[in-house]
Amino acid sequence: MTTSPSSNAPQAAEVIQLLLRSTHHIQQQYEARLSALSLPFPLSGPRLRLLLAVWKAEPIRMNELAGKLGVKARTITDLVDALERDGLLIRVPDPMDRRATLLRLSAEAVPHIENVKRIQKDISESLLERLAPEQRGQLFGLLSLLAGDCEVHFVC
Amino acid sequence: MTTSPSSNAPQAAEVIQLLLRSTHHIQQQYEARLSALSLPFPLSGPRLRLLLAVWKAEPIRMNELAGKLGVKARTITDLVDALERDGLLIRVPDPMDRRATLLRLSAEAVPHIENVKRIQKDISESLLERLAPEQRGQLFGLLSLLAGDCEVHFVC
DNA sequence: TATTGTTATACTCTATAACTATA
DNA sequence: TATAGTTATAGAGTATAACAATA
Repeated sequence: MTTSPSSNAPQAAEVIQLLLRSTHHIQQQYEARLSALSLPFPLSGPRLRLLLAVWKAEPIRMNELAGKLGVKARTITDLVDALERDGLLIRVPDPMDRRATLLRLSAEAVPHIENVKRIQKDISESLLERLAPEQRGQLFGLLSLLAGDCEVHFVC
Repeated sequence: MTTSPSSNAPQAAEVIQLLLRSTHHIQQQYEARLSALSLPFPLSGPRLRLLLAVWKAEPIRMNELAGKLGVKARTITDLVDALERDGLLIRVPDPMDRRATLLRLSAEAVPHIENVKRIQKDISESLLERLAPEQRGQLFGLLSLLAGDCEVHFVC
């Protein structure tokens, strides 16, 4: 009496592989649609992730930002260099600690970010079109459970 | 009367962001545990993905492999160069078409792959430990629905 | 002595364009 | 003329190690 893998408990490895595969596809869609926007600057996944993290926590130290994004400080330096060159971020000395540097969004960045947030919403809606509202709630619940308490530390 | 986001329909963007964040975490765990194995060769995500795709479809043309993995042919050349240098893959001329090259796993690769499959299973179990069997089934079902029919074309 | 961010360097993954050999 | 794979080149994202300025 075999049952379909979607209604009965599948192997753990199958679930994880399906999860990785789905996300791979979603990430590709995401990046493709963001690139298609013809913004005045390139907007890759890591660049957007950094911008949104600053947007949510501004002003924020480079060091703290590295922690939130789960990358090394060295990686932040290069990304911020590029984003500052594009006029999206500003480095400000931290008055509390002269070793540290704070990051802020530039004035021009703000409307772009708001635009991107709207587009994120559209993209997300179309990616989820196959799921009914109730199923979206279920998926959200299961993913929250899966992520446990790691979710507080990272941004995406 | 507000309800918790896990029991009621959340915003689409929230669901997608949680999905991307969870997967980011899972990928990091995955790669970290694979690196910790001290195998006689490095085993990054893309390298493993390629090896498993060959393992499932062997012998397979480089061209077709590129399609399955969703990358350009040029990318395959470099990855295969490195894996061949590490003694894991073998290039074989295609008898049907002298332009084409077939890929096979080397004899030494096979036990390593089997080892990796076992480890994948362990990692997956520990990543899913918070979900009951029934919930795993639900998650699998929702992700299948989400992925639609794209899942046939890609490997992970 | 420890920490913040940078310079210097390098590796992996990915891509486009031009080329070779075959079809 | 079109396709399979390679050489040549480039760019993004990541890392380690050594160093400067400051704590």
